[in-house]
Amino acid sequence: MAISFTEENYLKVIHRLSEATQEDISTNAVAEQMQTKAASVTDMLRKLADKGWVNYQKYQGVRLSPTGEKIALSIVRKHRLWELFLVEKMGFNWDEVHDIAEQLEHIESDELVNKLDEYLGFPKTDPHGDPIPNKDGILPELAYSQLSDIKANKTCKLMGVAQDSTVFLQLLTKLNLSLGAKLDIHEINEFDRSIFVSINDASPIFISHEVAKNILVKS
Amino acid sequence: MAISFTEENYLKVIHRLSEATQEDISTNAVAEQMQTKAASVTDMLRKLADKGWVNYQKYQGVRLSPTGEKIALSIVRKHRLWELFLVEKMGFNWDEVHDIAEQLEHIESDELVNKLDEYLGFPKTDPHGDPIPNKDGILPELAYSQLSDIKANKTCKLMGVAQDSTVFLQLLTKLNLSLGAKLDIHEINEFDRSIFVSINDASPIFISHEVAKNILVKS
DNA sequence: AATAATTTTTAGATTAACCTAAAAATTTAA
DNA sequence: TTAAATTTTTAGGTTAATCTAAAAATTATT
Repeated sequence: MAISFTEENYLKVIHRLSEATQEDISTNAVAEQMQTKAASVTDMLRKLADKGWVNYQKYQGVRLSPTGEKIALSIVRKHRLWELFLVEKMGFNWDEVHDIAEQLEHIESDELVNKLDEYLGFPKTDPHGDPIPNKDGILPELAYSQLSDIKANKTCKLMGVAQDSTVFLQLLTKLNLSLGAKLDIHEINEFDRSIFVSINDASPIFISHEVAKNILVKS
Repeated sequence: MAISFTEENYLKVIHRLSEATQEDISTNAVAEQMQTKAASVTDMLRKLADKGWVNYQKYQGVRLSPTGEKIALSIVRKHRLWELFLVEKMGFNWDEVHDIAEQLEHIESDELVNKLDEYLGFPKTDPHGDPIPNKDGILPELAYSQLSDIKANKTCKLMGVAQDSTVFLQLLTKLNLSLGAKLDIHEINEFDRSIFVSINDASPIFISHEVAKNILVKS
């Protein structure tokens, strides 16, 4: 069945929100992510349900159906492969590729996606450390922790980010934080949960809880 | 000013039609290329004229304005660079890339286009021998002839095609005709203007005038 | 448990891109 | 140079995706 860019974006957003919770996703949550109004979301959810891509009962929130999940994963796969292409082959920085990949993820050609995958050497993760679903939509398990969950006096390594917005990535770049960086946690402040941490053995600095939540690390 | 995919496609089609003639382009000609109805074209031409991208007076046909020409050339540039990328880097055949490039040509990022250009080594022509406009929208002059204009007993080399539809390119492939092929013209039949020609010194075969018109050669 | 606050849906419009059918303009031909 | 044929435009509708404002349902609070 034919799918529009807009429908693809809705499925992608519902997928993203579903990763963070087992609960049904609320109309308002989708509206916020889609930067649109709740009324518009209601219309679209009914349409997506008609097409069999989501399970939706009014006032009860929404979940992806198995078909919807498959579509969402194929978009995520394309997004992440293109991001890696842009960084590895085109020479972009990791904080410059999100918007371009948002466009490229809608290009429709299974053959192209698979050739791109091969060209990049069947990578497991994108430039932000996020796992790339394979041809069959299976996500490699990476199982990283959030920096905000690590205890004081531990050492860990930056493996990815939970968010790839330009502002966030540029902040990390300013802090000299990139994939693979070594992090020594000196102290966690009870007051605001900020973390006093040294990056690659430099003199320690403060990182807010907000930022730490979006940094994925391996112990 | 923001531009939609549809508007881009109209400008591209008007550009293509304008290459073949000095005359203004008729509503019907645009409709045929866009696979739509004349009434829809009239609506769109008025809109494009409002935006300053075409010069259009009703019943008088349409021409691109300088701004419209610039936009059209940037789309052509993207289309041809992506086609070359698909063939050179992704391993597609020249008859498989048109539809994917039709999608990729709408990706909006000057930086990406210029990096792609560089990655491909600032190529002058795409996989069909068509010239690629440079960053400033200037088309390298190639000045090839149509095979249908070559006289009998001459030898020439296939430098490009005037059309990149899948059916046409697959026909050429069947005839063992690809970029660089050597063509010896034995005879031109007065009756149907078909050409008796040998390809890369193989035994000569017949090529219709229709096909010969779409083959570009250098003497 | 009743009321208040919030969330979600419905109702009714809007815009872009298209359509069909009919009218108007232009071109061709008698 | 009129009439016929063709092309183009106008008029009025449709669909997808959005909006605002108001109604309905759900959730939270006293």
